[in-house]
Amino acid sequence: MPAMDEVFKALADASRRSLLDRLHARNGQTLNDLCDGLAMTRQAVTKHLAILEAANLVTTFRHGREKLHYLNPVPIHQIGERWIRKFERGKLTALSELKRQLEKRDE
Amino acid sequence: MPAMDEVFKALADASRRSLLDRLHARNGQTLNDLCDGLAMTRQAVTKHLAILEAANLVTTFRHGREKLHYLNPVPIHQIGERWIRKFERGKLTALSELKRQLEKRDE
DNA sequence: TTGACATGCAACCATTTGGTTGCCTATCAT
DNA sequence: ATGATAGGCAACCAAATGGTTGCATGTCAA
Repeated sequence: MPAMDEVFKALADASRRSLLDRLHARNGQTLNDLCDGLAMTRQAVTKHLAILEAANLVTTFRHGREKLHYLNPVPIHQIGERWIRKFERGKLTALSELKRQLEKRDE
Repeated sequence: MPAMDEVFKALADASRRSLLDRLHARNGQTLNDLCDGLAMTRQAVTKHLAILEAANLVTTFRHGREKLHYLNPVPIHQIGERWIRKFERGKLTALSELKRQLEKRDE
C-alpha cells in the first residue's frame, strides 16, 4: 500500500502525467512505445516509469524481452475520494468567507 | 489563471497539504497561527504559503500588521474535474485489462 | 551462434527544493 | 516614543530531482 504522499509526488511531474495520459489512451505499452515522440532519453523515461510503478500508478508484466506497462487507476481514484472530496465539502463556505473578505477590503 | 502544473507541484509536498488541511479546519489564519505546532521555522512556512498562493490555492488579506490566509478550494476542485475524472472514465476497462494480464501470467 | 533489439544498471551532473540564519520593516499598545 | 509583535528579505546550504552517457544483460530471429 503506497502512501498517498508517493502518489502526489508521482503526479507532480508533467512528464509523468503525460505518460499516464499515453497509457490511458492505449494501455499495455512497452518502454520503447512510451519513449517515442518524447524529448527525453529512454533512461529518463525508465526512471519516470519506476516512480509511477512505486506509487502503484502503473503495473508491469514481462512478456519475453518486452515489458508491458498498464495503467492502474485505483490510486488516482483514491486521491479523488480521500483527499479532493474533503475539500469539496465546505467549498461553498470557504468561498463565501473569501467573498466576505474581498468585500471588507473596501471598507 | 495558474497552470494546473503549479497546482500539482504545490500539492506534492506533505507540509503544504497539511497547511491546506489547517485552513480547511479553520479559515482565515495568520502566518503565526499556521506556524505553531509545526517543526519548521516561520520562514519555511512563509515559503510554503507563497507557493500555495502562487498556485492560487490560498488567498491573503492584510489586516493591520496581520496577514490572513484563506483557502481557495477552486483549483482543487478543478484537479478533480479536469484531471481525475478523465481517469475515472475507462477505469473499469483498465482494471479488467490488468486482471486479464494477471491471469495470463500463469499460463 | 551471432547480430539486433528491448531493457537494466551505475556513475555523474546541473538545477530545484526545502530548509536554515540573520537582519530589516511595519504596526500596535503602553 | 519605545518596546513588543507580525511579517518580509536575502544569503546560504544540503539533499532530492530530472536528466545525461556508457556499458551490461537478456531474448529473439536468421
